[in-house]
Amino acid sequence: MATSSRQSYHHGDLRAELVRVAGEVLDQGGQATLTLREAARRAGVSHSAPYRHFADREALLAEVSAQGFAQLGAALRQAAPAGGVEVARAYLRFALGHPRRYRLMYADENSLARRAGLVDLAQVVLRVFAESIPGLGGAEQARRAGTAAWALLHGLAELLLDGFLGPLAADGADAERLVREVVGMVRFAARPAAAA
Amino acid sequence: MATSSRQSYHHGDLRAELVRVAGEVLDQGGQATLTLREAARRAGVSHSAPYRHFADREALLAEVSAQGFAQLGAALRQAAPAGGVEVARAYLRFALGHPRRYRLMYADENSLARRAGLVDLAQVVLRVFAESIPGLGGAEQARRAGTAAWALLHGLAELLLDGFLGPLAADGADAERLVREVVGMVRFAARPAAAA
DNA sequence: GGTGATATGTTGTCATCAGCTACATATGCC
DNA sequence: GGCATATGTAGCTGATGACAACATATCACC
Repeated sequence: MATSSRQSYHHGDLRAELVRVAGEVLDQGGQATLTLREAARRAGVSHSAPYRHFADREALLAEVSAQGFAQLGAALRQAAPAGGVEVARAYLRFALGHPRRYRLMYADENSLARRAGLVDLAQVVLRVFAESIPGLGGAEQARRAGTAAWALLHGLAELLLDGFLGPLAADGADAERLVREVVGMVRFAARPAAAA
Repeated sequence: MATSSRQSYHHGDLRAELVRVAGEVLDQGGQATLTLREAARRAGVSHSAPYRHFADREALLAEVSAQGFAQLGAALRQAAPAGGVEVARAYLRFALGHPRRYRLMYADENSLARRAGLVDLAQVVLRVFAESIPGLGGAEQARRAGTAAWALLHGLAELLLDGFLGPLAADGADAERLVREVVGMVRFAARPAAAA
């Protein structure tokens, strides 16, 4: 909030401030409302100042995405010691708790340059999942099962956020129950077979 | 192609033509490039003509989404007699074959009005999945397992399209193999338990 | 303490877009 | 033939992304 009471010509740390307010705008209005000019307004600087720190709008979105993946990864790692079920709950808690940020992270508007960093960050997610599924053979099996778990939870999160699983399920206890039921139907088996 | 050689003042079926060219634009350049003006240009009419048929840009996107779900539903129903594995393959073939359209269908920019119709159309997908998983108890179990299958495939499709599962996997035989391996690790069991 | 290079922020500008309003033209019904 | 309605057109407004020229602060160096 030092934004409007800024005394000096220079902001101090405009880059960080832009990322911060970008997160605010995103959470409030969605990706479409996150414009560089709006971020500049909220930061209390001119409409063109953000270009000193971000090449274009995509670059700012990329930074917000990256921070999102970092937060998600941290949340999962924190939940990991408590077991796979807790990791799954932490994943969905993040997705349902920060819906717009979560959508942005997986949005395909990702330019190639933007993706490079994101893919690396996302590997943390995969690794935590792979390590959370016990009783599998080798590392390759674990990686496959981790991928399946990641896909299942990501798909569930998106379907919930889209309202495809019922209007009430997008937030709250309904979602919690639904997720428990659905995830409870799934097993991971090392021996490949013709399941669907 | 009757667009430029149009003789009469009135277009004839501008609405259908707009939806058609919108699909073209979408497949070529992604959702961001799909503007009403661009659709109008391609249809050979003035930039404001589309407003006679669509309230705004969202309405056009909604129509394209709806057609996408209809196509997907039809593809799944066609594959259903061949069993669950074929349904899964058909699902992923659609997603990887029409990536931008697929992303649009699940994009959360969906306004509430837009969603209503989409949710109904998407129920077809869920139903086909639920019916494709044999050996489960009641209808409720089937619905849960169908939801899990839908989420798994949707998540896989998105992760593939995003390039999170490897740069080569987004299209072609690599994806096919990866999907077979990952899906092969998953079982559906009627008795709920602590899986993750 | 002075001086200049560099980073950072500002003002001004342009092209493009969504959406709106007033107007023109075609079509069908009487 | 004449009129009501559906449909297409031209022009406008406000907002945005992106860029260029300019202004100011900060810091290194002497």
